[in-house]
Amino acid sequence: MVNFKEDENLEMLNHSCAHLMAQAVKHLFPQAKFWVGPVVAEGFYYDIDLGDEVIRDEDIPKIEKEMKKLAKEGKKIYRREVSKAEAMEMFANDPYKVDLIEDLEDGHITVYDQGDFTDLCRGPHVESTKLLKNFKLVKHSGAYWKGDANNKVLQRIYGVCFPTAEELEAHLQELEEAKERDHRKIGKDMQLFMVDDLIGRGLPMFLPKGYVVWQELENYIKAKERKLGYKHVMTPCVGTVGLYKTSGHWDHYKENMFPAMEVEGESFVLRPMNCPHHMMIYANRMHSYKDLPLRIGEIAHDFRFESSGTLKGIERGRHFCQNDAHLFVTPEQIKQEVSSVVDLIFDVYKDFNITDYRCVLSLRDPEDKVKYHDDDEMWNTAENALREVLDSIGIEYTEEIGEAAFYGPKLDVNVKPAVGNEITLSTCQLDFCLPAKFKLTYIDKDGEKKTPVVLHRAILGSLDRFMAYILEETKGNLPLWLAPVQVKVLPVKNDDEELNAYANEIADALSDEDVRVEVDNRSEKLGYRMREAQMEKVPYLLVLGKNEQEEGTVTYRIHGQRETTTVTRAEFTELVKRQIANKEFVK
RNA sequence: GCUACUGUGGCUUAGUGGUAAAGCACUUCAUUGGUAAUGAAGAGAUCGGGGGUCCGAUUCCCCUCAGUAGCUCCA
Repeated sequence: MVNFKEDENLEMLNHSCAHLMAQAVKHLFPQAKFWVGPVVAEGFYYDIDLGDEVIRDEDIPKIEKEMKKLAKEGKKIYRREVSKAEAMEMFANDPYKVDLIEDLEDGHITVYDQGDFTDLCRGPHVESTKLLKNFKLVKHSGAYWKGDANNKVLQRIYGVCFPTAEELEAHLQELEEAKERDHRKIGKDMQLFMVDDLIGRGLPMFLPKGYVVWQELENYIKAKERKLGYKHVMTPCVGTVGLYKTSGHWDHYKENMFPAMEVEGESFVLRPMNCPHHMMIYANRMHSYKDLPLRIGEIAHDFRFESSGTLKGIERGRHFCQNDAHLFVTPEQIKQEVSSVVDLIFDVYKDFNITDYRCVLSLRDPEDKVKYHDDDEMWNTAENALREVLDSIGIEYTEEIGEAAFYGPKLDVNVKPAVGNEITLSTCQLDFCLPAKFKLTYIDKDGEKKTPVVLHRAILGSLDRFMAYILEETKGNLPLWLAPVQVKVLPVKNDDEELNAYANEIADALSDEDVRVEVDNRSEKLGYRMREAQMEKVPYLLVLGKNEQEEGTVTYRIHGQRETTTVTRAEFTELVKRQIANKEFVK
């Protein structure tokens, strides 16, 4: 997928196209006032105040038409430098531009003219609107001014622009294909999960085939963790409000929690995170420095009250299962343990062939006293410690302010799903805060009580979200070890008793080796059953007829391929077992 | 939550101011087929829910629920 911000020419073209769109909108809606029109990774947008009017679907073609007309006229685009005072005068009756100009430095202000339209802009732009022919307005929506829900909703229109019609066409094609890769569509088609109004929004349910994938992920990551010395626990997904008051969630995270329930005079909440439970497990007994690091892991059910507008299949639900763990460490062990977590993340990504990700060091916003635990010294210590470790391991990352957890900074590994915004897959958080709140201690070598440091980490993030991502990356063609049905056996004829017996024998033998196998001997033609198996994305299709039965062989066909291969039963079993064990993508 | 759009049998969709159409799936019968759809018959929806306008609404209006896209990548 093209990133419009990574190509200078494309960026200039799209930025210019944003102006062209603004000009067209101004012609059709003379009352329009403009906020900002930047180039973003997916193209460009412009935020516009239309007073009481809103952009409707049917307005989009009209705006496009006006843009086409303007582009055809081919007005030259001129750059002008103006003083701050001049700029203020020019845009005096445009409060949005005034808001922008106020923050600009005198002597560095430029405006661009094209025909009857002038906009405040740093540029650069293409020399003429004539070059802006191959564009498309792709979507529109409301967007709060400055992203604050208390502000007015502006009308945002998104578009893309390319040098040639062919490139535009190819891009639009790609957008269409991305919709086909959407895990919600794949999940429905493959019968992996479902949602139902009566169950509740944001509460997906895994169907038998989807749960197979889910369980494989669970077994996979638990095995990895066991090897690294993690101990797994099981804790309830409800806790008292008092627990969350102690942890600070009640003060800093209440907005994202389901409201409390009163039972016999006590208040309980569905838990949004598992840290408090794991803290209490640590506090269950005295610890020596010799116990550390102590790694407590859990595939834990959590509930978060996500805004209805942000729900998205199994990628973001109100219930999900975190691949969570809390590592209780001494300060000296921080580096070693963070490094080990980072290694695990990339080890796992290698198994799933995940290569397109971005690391972010998420820091607090020191101005935001509501969202974050208020202790400057603690934050400085934690942020510097995490930054130092990341630098010493040598991973590349960008820093983002205001993205930290309320209790500490974190390393997030983000990926881009088929549709929509970047999501966080893995996370490793450094916490000096909660251990103190829970008064956790260990006895150090010198006999003194000390407070451990906690690393919160999730490798697969939530199993649900991870599954969503893998489905989109593979378009539902899961690697053999994850496929809900790994082998489908198709006897050529279904009323031949001997042949059926042979098919069942082979299926049973594979099943004994823990291969997930199904026999399809319905009274349908082979072509029909073959087609269905292909659409189900079953990796191996075994066709058995007289020839195979007499020779004790099987003929297989790999999903999505035409050619067939005949091998002995033993050879096939070995092949499948090897590919499952090695987590191979069948090709 | 906010803005816009959408909501028709299990799924994908057509359609209309006079109570609804098709394909797939499902059931039954026939067909026993060598690698992406065998044929026929049958059953299945009060058109998301509630209210209103109208002689009459799935179709128009209002409310509500749900789904989809987007909601700080500064001129």
